[in-house]
Amino acid sequence: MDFGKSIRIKDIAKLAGVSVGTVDRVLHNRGRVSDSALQKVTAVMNQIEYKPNLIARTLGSNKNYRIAALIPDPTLDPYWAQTNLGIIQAQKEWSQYGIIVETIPFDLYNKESFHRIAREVIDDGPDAILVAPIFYYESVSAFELFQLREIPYILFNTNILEGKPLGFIGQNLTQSGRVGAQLMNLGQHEPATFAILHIDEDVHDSIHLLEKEKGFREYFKEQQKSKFEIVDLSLNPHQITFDDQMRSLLERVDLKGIFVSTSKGTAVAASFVETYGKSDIRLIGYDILQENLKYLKSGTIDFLINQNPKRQAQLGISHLANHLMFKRPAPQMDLFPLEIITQQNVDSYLESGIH
Amino acid sequence: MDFGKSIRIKDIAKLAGVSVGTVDRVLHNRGRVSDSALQKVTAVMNQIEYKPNLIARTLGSNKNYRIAALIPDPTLDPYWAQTNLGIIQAQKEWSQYGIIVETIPFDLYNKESFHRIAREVIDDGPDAILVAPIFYYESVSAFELFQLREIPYILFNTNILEGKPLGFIGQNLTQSGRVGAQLMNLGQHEPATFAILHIDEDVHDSIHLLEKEKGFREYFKEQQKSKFEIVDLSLNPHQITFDDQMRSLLERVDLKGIFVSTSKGTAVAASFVETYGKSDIRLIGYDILQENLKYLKSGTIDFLINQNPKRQAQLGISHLANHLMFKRPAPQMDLFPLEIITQQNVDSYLESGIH
DNA sequence: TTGAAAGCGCTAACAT
DNA sequence: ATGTTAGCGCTTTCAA
Repeated sequence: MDFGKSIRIKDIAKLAGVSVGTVDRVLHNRGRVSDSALQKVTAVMNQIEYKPNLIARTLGSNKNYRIAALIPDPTLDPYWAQTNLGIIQAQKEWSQYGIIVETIPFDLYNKESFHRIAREVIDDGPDAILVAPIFYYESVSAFELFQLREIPYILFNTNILEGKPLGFIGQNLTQSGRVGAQLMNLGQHEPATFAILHIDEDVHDSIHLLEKEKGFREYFKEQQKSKFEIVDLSLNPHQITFDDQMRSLLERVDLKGIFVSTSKGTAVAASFVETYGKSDIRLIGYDILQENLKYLKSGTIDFLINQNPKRQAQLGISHLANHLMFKRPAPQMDLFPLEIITQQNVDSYLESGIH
Repeated sequence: MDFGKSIRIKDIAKLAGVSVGTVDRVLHNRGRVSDSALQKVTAVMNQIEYKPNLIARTLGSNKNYRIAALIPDPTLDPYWAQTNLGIIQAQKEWSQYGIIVETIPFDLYNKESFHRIAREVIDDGPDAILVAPIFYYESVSAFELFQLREIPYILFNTNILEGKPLGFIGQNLTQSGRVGAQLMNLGQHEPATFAILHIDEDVHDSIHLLEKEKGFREYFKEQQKSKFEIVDLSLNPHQITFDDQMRSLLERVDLKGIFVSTSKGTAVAASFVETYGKSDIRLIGYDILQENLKYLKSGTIDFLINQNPKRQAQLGISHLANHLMFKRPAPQMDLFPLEIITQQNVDSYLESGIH
């Protein structure tokens, strides 16, 4: 490649016949530059390939940025606890660059709480916001405020098309459902019934769940195996009838598999499958939570699709930090791989440090 | 956390009643410090928690490091081509920090070439080395030279316990075989025969292959399903009999699955399976190579286990760069997750930018 | 053995 | 509108 020392602002200044101050001004278009000066500098810039020394930039502009992370209370939910781990990790990673990350928890089951907390965050005036927009309407109205205050923000976990975030981090949920379906279908040669279970303690997630279901159905439709039947049970574990429904479902002799669309629901379903001793039923669910891990290791859960909440959060902070410090554009859409977790590869994930 | 500006060398100097130069000398024990000065500084150091500003350190010392990457010629093999992509990416990533990365290719099929190239690298005197130690004895002797010259090095892809590298990056191969076995076993209820295929055009890889095989066998042994039989065929595609052997293998009616231990072999096996129209045989292999991708999408290949050569290399450079610039210790063992790739999730991997 | 001071490349305040 | 200059925190050279 190109050896020889890399180009500095000073070099550009010399080549363009102006001062470093001027070059700096055009580089960051801070205005106050004459047309002629601008011409000269841009001319040089087009000739050469200038890559700013980010180390020097960081040191020189001795700034401190604050990033707020708006997420459901991590102490009340294992999924969001993982998310928070990612934020803490990012916090450590970026602290040496003078970036302070603060988690602002809201109540997962309470829209009002989100509304209130969002306003508090804005009043606190962070330099950027990472937000899990669980509640649709409340989120949209929060976005408006962010934009009014010109606070850049990134969405993760749930995508909402309203508003102008820097980007979104998450997964393709329809495709996620298709992955579930493929894993379900594998090696199933006899006529069979599969159940889709939305055990949505997390009411808010309904859009999520439906997209996964859509992908799941799509896949089977494409397979054109008419002998397959899908049973769709939307269950709420708080209903009195929940146990009965599960029992009658599990008693069906043709039931060959269950696809659960939520991470917490996965463990719930697994406990029923174990209780009724139907360990030959293929069970597919979401995420490497402590509870699920147990059933995965015992063989009750066959596959988990990993949504990687920890890294989603970590990357969200990372994108914002890069945006603030280095003016690097965040990717508009950062879709995570749909990781397939099994009894045999789960440890390799847990140990790999990516988690 | 701790707000309030962090402590600088200047602060320590003031507290200890010495100059920054002296503090710097004790910090890096460069000698030339009187006992009394040393006492004073260490006293202060024990009181406070000093965390050096790495950004400033990097800028101040203004060093340029060179890292050499010793890998098989990427133009001759798609797997190593991926590796090289990772090196190129790392190269870009770190060039702005004054780190120069250079790929030094050797001949994958020629031990002498490795021996020769390794010596050339040493004479060139890089500041650190990333090496894929394909050939056992040649590697061990190269390690000795690295250590003699005190050049830090990191191993990847293949682990060799001799020598004192900063660390190793790769996968748990036995476990990898177990993952293959589990995927093979899934939903196989009837008596069945599975074949393990070592299509080892890459002769050197034999230890690799055997470890994978070991894991694969282990898993089935644990399942205690006596009705399963494993056929182990070590095939060499250059033998005249290769076609015949494949044909007779594929003609077995009880053959339900093939596990291929190499990435290139995977595509070879897939082409045979397609040719003989045995698409109901479960085929499991390695890596998202262009060739394999085709068969994965068409459904001939059911699963790929991803060794992630690109990221292995990228991370290797990254660890070395961190070691050189920031004195950050590289992890002694960085085992990658055993990623399971299917027709339905492969795009999510390809698009995710991790690749 | 020490301290002072000149960088590293960039930013930003301050004169012109 | 432009150039000059003083930092940012640390390293490293050079006198003393």
